[in-house]
Amino acid sequence: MREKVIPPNTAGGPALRADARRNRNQIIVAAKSLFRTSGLDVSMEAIARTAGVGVGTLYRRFPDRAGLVAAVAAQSFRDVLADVTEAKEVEPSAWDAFVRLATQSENLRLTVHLAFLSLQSWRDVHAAPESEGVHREMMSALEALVQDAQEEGSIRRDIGAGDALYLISVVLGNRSPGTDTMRGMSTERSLRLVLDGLRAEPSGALPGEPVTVQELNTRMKQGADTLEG
Amino acid sequence: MREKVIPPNTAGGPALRADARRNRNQIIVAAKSLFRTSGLDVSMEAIARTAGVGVGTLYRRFPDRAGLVAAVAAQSFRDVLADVTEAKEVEPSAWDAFVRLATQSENLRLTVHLAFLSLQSWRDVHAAPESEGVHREMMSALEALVQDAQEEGSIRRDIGAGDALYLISVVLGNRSPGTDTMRGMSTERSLRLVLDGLRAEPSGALPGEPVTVQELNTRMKQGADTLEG
Amino acid sequence: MREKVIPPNTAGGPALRADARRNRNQIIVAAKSLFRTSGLDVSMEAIARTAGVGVGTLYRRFPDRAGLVAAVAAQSFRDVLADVTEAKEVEPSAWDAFVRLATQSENLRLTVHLAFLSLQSWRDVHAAPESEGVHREMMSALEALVQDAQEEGSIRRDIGAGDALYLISVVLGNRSPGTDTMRGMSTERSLRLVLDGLRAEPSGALPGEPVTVQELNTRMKQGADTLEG
Amino acid sequence: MREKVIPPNTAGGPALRADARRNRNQIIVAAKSLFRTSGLDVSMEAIARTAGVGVGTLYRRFPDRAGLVAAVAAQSFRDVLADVTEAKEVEPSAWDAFVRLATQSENLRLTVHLAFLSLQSWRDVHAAPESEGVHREMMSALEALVQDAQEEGSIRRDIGAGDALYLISVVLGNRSPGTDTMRGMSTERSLRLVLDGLRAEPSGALPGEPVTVQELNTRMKQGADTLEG
DNA sequence: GATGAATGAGATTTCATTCAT
DNA sequence: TATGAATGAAATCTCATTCAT
Repeated sequence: MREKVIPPNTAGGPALRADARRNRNQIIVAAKSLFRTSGLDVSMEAIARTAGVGVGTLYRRFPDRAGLVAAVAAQSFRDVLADVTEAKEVEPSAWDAFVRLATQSENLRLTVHLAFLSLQSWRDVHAAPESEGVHREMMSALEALVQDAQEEGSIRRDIGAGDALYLISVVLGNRSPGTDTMRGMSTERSLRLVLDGLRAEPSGALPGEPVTVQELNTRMKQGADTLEG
Repeated sequence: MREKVIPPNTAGGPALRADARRNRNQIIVAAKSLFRTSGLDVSMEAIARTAGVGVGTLYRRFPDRAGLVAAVAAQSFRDVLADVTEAKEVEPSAWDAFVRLATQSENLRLTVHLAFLSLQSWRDVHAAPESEGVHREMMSALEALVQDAQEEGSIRRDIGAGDALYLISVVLGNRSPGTDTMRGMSTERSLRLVLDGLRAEPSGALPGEPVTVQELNTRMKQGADTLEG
Repeated sequence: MREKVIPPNTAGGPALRADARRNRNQIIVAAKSLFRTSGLDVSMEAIARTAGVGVGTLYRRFPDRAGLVAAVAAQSFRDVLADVTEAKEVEPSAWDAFVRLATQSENLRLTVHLAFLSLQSWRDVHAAPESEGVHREMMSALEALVQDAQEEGSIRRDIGAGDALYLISVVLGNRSPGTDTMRGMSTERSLRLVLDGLRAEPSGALPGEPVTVQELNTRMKQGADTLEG
Repeated sequence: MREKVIPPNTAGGPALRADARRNRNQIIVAAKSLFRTSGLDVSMEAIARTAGVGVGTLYRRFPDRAGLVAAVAAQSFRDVLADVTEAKEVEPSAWDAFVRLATQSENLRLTVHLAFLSLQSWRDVHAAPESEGVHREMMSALEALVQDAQEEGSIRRDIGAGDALYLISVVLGNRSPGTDTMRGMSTERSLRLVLDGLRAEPSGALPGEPVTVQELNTRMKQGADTLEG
């Protein structure tokens, strides 16, 4: 799915010089990448290093950590918005679009962390007007998508969009030990189970094999072994 | 459900003096409480302060942070085991016992963090023989419960206990902003939806009212406001 | 050589109860042993544990760490005094007695640390009247021994007892990496070389084989490997 | 003798900025100075304070205490190497060069601590490639010097360079109470005695006056008084 | 404007010493 | 009296943020 970084000149400051804009984008890309792979608590140094700039530059572009998080979030929300649009264009039904989004949008995975799963980042997002606005937009789009699916009869009517999004979030957002290993397995299976729970009519077979507790433990161990030695 | 701290004389060291045991318990209780409310990365100072002891005391009782986490986990696992037993005694079917456990065991909420949702704590748990053992016991009991439910025909047969536990875990384990506020609402509704997804036969009505996105936001805000100021 | 712990009732306090005296002695023995094997900075806990008593008991017997060090030193000085007496009785000349003392008195090895090689312990010794006195005694005995050797013509006359003792001390006191391994080798060879330097007439052959730099490094490594891992 | 801090660009990292290099040097100088006066276990805080920087700066320049020790050691070894070279240039014989080194190189005094008299620092030195290399170089140079002296007939042939260096080390390395005060006296006299012991042919008169035990005590007291108050 | 050096508060852990049982 | 539990200051190290080059 798309991963463009759009110049955020909505905020109205003076246009950035070309190199400054390039740096800004590199930082956001680096932060997104690290947030995804290592969680939200990577150090500012690490982000700057990954972006190929100095910390000073990072702080020149973003007032503080909260500001950076907000900017990354705003970007992430925009990406999700684009993914929603794309999904609706590409898929035949609202349900299919919803499923596509839930199962295939990497952007959504990061977004749920930034918007739902961390108190700190939620605060950061809502302290910055820029991310606040696009957050609202994204939520509306998601809500509309759910409601469309309800109207076409594919999502049960006794739930709200909030229920659906919340549920999808916690499943997507989980970064438990072994998540990386499990991605193609447990998370996908879980998602399917959850989507089944959301459906008006139960679906058919699940992907993959049943996961035993033994299996679960093995994956944990693998995850933990990659922690640092 | 039960929340006793049992004198841990299983380990075989000499019996602790009365005051020491009291402190040890206070520390575990404090740690459990802070782990629940603020996550696993509260400072040792904060735990000691909450327990009403000095850091030195904390370190006398537990060799290091890992040791404390392991001890809290062992306790937590024992509590879950007790809850499983109780649920099986009290409820008429394995399914009902499973539901009771998932929806009403506060112990299970903390446990999933310690056993599933943090690489670090998973390591800590498995580095300490005491917690390792009880972890295995607990997992077996949970697996048996799921399998019983499958045999009585209430949980779909195409999933493993690992799938079920994983899914319950991520829903329970979620500590998103406002989780505390939402406890009686979103999490419970989500759990119901998830349980529905696990069922062989879809159940009936959900508890509570549909949750809108608007509602979700409001709750987030409330949650964030309790963060620290 | 002798290693008795004599009841120190010279200080004049009320006689200790039998068990108290036993404890006191055990503590001193334990401290001496640990000081020898692990250096002067072992923890009070470790000393108490080795002595088989609680820290409380240790502090009841000795006002603080300085007090303990002073007591151990006093004991150690007394032991050296006894060794001097014995050496003079047993050996045919003052020189032989001096050599015997330097090469065979374990007590002297510890003593030089307490009396010469640690600022802190020197202070501790001289802050306590008890150890001060016996320190003076010991020094006199050593000085007399050196002077006797000078008078019998075996130690050069252009040095003072201070020179001789100082030199022996630094060689004996050295606890460099690999010292334990080297004890029978380097330290003994060094002592012989030093004794040669002190003699009026050079002596004959050295014990052992010449030590190369390569050899030195190997021993260091062995020493370091026993440090903790 | 020389005491320059050479820009360590041998390691190959990007050249440090002027201020950073200045700070790096100040830190090394401060550490050397404190190591000399207070031993190897001064706190990082104290070193930073003495260098006039914050702890953070110290840790930015050196990964940890071991890294700092290794860097100081490398510097110290280089200084000794320079002193060896200088001594060989200036003095007419290998023996004279050896004596000059032993008696006049302040660098050698610190070096023996770092290379011989502390297990911990020995480890630190050998864990860092930079210090490891120069350590080897220095040892070779010292060994060669001793062997040259043996070949010219001034050092007895029944000892190895290891014996000679070890012996010199313990005498030089001694930081007993009053060492600073005694420098020009006891240590120098001791060194002469030791050097005499190493010689093929005994030398003539010793410098200074014989040191009595009384004198020794006085100096100890002076040393201890400078400990901290 | 970009860089990365410097800062210092805070986290974990140890240990001499005091105090309750 | 003996015990060992409790204390808290100090040491090492990390990281968000500021500032000199």
